[in-house]
Amino acid sequence: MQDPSTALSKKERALTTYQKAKLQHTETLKLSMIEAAASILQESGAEAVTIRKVAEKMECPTKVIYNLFGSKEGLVKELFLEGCTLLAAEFQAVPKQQDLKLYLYDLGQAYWEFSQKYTSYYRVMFGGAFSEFKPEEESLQTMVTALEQVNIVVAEAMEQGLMAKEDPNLVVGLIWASLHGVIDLYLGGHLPGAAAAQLLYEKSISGLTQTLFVQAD
Amino acid sequence: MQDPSTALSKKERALTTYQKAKLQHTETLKLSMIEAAASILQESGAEAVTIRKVAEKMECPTKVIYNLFGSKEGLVKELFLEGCTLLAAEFQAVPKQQDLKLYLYDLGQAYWEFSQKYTSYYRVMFGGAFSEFKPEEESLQTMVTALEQVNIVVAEAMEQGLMAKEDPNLVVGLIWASLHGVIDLYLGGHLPGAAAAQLLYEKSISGLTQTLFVQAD
DNA sequence: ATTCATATAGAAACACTGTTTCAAAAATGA
DNA sequence: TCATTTTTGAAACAGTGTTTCTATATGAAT
Repeated sequence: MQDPSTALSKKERALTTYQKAKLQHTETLKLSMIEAAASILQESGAEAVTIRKVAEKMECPTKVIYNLFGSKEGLVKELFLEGCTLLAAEFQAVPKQQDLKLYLYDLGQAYWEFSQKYTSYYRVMFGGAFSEFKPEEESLQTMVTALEQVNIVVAEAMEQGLMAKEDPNLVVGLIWASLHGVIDLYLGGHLPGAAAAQLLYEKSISGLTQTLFVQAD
Repeated sequence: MQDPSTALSKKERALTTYQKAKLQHTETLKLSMIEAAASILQESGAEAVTIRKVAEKMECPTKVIYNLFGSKEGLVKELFLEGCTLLAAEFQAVPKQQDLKLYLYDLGQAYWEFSQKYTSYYRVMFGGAFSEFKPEEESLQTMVTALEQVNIVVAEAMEQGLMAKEDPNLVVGLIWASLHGVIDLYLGGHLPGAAAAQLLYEKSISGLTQTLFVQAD
């Protein structure tokens, strides 16, 4: 392993433009690699995402992937982060509503639709598709950001006195865990079928809003 | 293997676990094998349960496992079923209570404790530790049997008018999914810590009983 | 520009995995 | 006893993630 401090000082003394060019180059290369991995993920599922297949798709030796991401886990982490971005986009596509109860309901539906539309991503992110992968601080933070819409609704509902004031993170966790539970059991094949899963999901959201919002309809 | 002295010394040596079990019935041999796999599972986790390690522990060729279980999935299925038995035992160890609300709460706590005590089993059963494994009809039925205590409580509560009459399976699913969601997020490293997970779990049970039982305290 | 140092390329190897093959041996039935 | 299965047990096969390894190119320094 090279000494990072010396390498940095050398580069700092030398042309910064060159370093930037090279950094940009490797950065785009990384993006290409992630895109290749992502396309395999969506086309053939998580178990098809192997170092060799990604390398084959990129027509490069496997070593390059290790140079760029350190390990497979490093690449998987990027897929996790991309999944967070996709989820965040899905949430932001939900139109805001004055009725926070309905808005939360729609967000819940969006979460379900994300899990069905991007099932492979969902498995990577929350389904333990790569059992070796455990999100570290940065990944967790990105996840929290993706769930921000939910956080906002909860916070606003508390502000407006529609919801009992508690730790918002706890309430978000309550919602998240409940909905994830249904999805995970469904994806794991523990529920009798898609219809039962959807019905259960529907009931989960209803139950949650009913419990959390102080005022019933 | 043509060396006669080796063969002779083998006969002189004490019988291995595999040879002893083989002398009895195929059924006991299967049980021995499952027990070996189970001990590896509990000692070293799901990822340590490999055909070779099990074969090594049993001092037999890997082929024997394929003869007995067909594939690794066949062996994993046995671990799943054993996990169901353990969970059912855990549920049955919970003392019955007149107060169905408290009883359900205790059952919920037992589920949490199972997931913490037998984490490896839990991962195999519901955590997707062996992603290739999907429970088929028989396994699902065994799972339903393990959850029977919960089913009984829900049915009784409905009978006594403590709970709105609905499809009991749906209500059990609601409870199961909610609690599993917390456990799965926790085991997946998506919650900030054990304390947060326990608090969330506690809140989940409270919320469930509050929603499901018609009468508040 | 020429040298020196470093980092990469690209194939091959290593240590695993689940699974299958296959000659030899053992058990079984006629 | 002979013929016919079945079982053995090692080895091989096709994968996996990861690490050598040398030749080569590409960067920095004189």
